[in-house]
Amino acid sequence: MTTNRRRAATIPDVAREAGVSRSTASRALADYGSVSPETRERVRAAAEKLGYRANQLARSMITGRTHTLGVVIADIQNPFFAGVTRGITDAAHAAGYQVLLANTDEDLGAERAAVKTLCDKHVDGLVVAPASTTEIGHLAALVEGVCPVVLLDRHAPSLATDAVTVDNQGASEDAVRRLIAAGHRRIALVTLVGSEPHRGAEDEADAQNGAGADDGGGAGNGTGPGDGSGTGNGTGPDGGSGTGNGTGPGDGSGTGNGTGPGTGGAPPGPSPISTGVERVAGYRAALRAAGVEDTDAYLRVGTFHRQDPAALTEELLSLPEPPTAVFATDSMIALGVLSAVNARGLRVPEDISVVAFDDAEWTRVVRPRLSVVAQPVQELGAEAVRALLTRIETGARPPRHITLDTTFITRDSIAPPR
Amino acid sequence: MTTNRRRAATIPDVAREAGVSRSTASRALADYGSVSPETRERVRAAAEKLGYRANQLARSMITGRTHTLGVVIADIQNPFFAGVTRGITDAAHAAGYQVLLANTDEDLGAERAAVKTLCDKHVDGLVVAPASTTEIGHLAALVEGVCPVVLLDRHAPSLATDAVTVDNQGASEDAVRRLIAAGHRRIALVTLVGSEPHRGAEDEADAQNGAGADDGGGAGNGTGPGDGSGTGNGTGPDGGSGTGNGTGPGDGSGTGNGTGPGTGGAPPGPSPISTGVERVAGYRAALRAAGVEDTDAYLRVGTFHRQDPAALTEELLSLPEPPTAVFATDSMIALGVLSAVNARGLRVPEDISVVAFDDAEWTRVVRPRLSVVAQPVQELGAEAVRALLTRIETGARPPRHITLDTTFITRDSIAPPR
DNA sequence: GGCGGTGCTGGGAACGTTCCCACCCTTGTC
DNA sequence: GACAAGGGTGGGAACGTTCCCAGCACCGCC
Repeated sequence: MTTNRRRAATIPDVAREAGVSRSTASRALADYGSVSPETRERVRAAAEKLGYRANQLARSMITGRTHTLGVVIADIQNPFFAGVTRGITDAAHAAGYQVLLANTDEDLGAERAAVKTLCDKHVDGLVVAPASTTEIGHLAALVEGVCPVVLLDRHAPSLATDAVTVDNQGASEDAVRRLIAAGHRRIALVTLVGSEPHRGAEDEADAQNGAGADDGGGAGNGTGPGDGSGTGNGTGPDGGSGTGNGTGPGDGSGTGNGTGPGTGGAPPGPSPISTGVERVAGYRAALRAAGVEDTDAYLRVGTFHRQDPAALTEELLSLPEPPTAVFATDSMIALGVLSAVNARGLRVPEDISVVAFDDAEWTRVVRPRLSVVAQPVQELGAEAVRALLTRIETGARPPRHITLDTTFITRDSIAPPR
Repeated sequence: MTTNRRRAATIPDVAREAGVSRSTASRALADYGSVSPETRERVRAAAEKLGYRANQLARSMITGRTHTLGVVIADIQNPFFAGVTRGITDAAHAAGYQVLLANTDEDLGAERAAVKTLCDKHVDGLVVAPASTTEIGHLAALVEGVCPVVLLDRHAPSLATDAVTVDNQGASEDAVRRLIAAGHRRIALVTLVGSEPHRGAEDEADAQNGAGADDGGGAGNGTGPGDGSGTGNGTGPDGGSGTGNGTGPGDGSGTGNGTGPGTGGAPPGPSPISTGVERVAGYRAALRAAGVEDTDAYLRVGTFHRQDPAALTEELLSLPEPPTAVFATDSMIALGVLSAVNARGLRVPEDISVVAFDDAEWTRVVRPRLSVVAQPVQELGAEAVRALLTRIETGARPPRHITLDTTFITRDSIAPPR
């Protein structure tokens, strides 16, 4: 009766109903310019009567603002990213923004595609957890004034934009130091890096050439499913530059032991994630400070969706001198670690101590309760949105790196080694 | 050099560069109509040279398609919804659609607002896990041809649209039957419902009137933090219709014991979620079949973000005759149940058996490993998108209700009662 | 009484794309 | 050779909004 079902009411409809021009109707509804109180009321009534709802597409065409943010993360099923995303959406909605979501699974090609698509949709800004610290051409292009970008959880120093992270190196070093304080020396670290970067800058076609590219320069010392079988043992197409203990994310601090990507001239291989790099750096620093010489003997770097943390752990546990403690760099890895530990029939913390990044809900419920490095997940997301919105509103600005505090939560999973 | 930094290249730019008209350029790029091969190539080259990217906003204005889907769920931090969302985004991206995300925390007002905003943004379709089975006016309005809606995880029979769910009642009945088979009779169920529905159809202003509206008609028998203190004991403004054992979601099957919303004439109180209603129904059916008379003695229905499942469980455990088994209706509730059980120093399954909905990753790692009702989370999301896309493309159609299978995964958390 | 400011209003243009239609030229056919 | 058919092309309109500017009435002031 009141509304014509077929077509949604538009400004001209409202204007006609109220007996004014489009311009006046628009002013009355969007509340700008000057409109007499009576007219405004008349227009509002007409809009109400017709059930008028502004077409945001058309509005965006003119204003250049979509009030939409893009979020590019690895995997929403990882509780860390779920929490971060929750923080993002809450902060965004509070500010009148909507959120477009994309998962990359730490794959650079997927990340590039997602960023492109979101930009085509004209998001006002982008929150990205970049899969690589070095391969950021697709982001650099945006930062040049096209679309504001804020980095989340990970940092890319060469990118002149805001980043919101925690002090990964410090937190990692602190956690490992606690294990050392408990008497541990053989401390393992299990972490993951993204999949191989695509060779060409934009090219996405030639990424399929053989599975041999595996992890030659990555975690070199026998991360294959069967140990000693020789697979994955530094025979990749990069010439086997990975020596016996070559590790994925090199920290560039000159220990002389890590020969993986991150130090050299961008060799093919897994792309380094800043978070991983820093956590490894903190791990090494703590070990070195404790006088441990070979800081990489128990370092295991898997490839996202290619190598199972459980398998990595299993391999660690079957070493002649297995680690007495394991540090997992996120809660999903911790799950894998625990499952391998359980499968062996080992008990935590009597037989082996376990520490993890991220205070996932379940860590409080498992027996023993897991000691963890808690990150302020929601705040991380909220802070990223805050940074993004001020950048959207104020335009260019010197890049800021915001660092939030972590908290070590002591529970029951650390004990002295046997 | 090649691209002018200031303004992004548009079709007229490309047309000029290629020496053709806008129409021809548009045809060549969007690949419709007829364009000679040479012209097409010339236009493509020009577009490439200028770095042309189509403005999807403008395109959407004309075509009426945004290639964007809206997703309205309770909480992305709930692993169930995270998995569902992952399934949704994967299926959507594969079909060339993006996904706008909104959380409601089971709050009807938030749901209405989210649906409105997403529609204003002209999403092509909406996947909604409705916070209420009955309060669906905001959805009914859309189904009338404005914007296709697919219900996810929950069902609203009065809404003529597609729904993708599992057989909640059957799965629940099956799970409880397994507990009964193990010898249990005093089986508790802990679940949550959404917050109060807002009284008026569209009104959102008067929802703040006092905290006394609590759960008078809901889970009536002493769900307050301290038991026996009398709070929450059926004294709400609805006249205390909740008798001693009044329970939230009534199943309408006439046991005569549940007096909560869902049976009567839409009284004020927590809004029933179909999932909860059905799981309660299955629970009751299994108990009844086993000859248990008072099927609601151990039924506890909390309110989302208002009552902690742990507190509910704690209260159950302090009953004179505590339950010997607990059934949690999702993994987050299970977390609360386990934490209460642990706090009491009870051992699973020796002292108490525990079963839960949702095969969260951690359920395989806790000791003992949790027996669960596994839902095909990603498939649920993917199926919803599939249904939505066919509805978008083929238009009106008789509503379909797709039911996916659950799997009961037997692990170690069920044992005979003491 | 003329003039400049001010409050309110309306018309035209713009955003960047696709759609519709008319036009031209070529080709084939009777 | 006239005509129809059809591929290829270009111009105008449309989508629904906001922005810019001009115009009008009114008022106060010199």
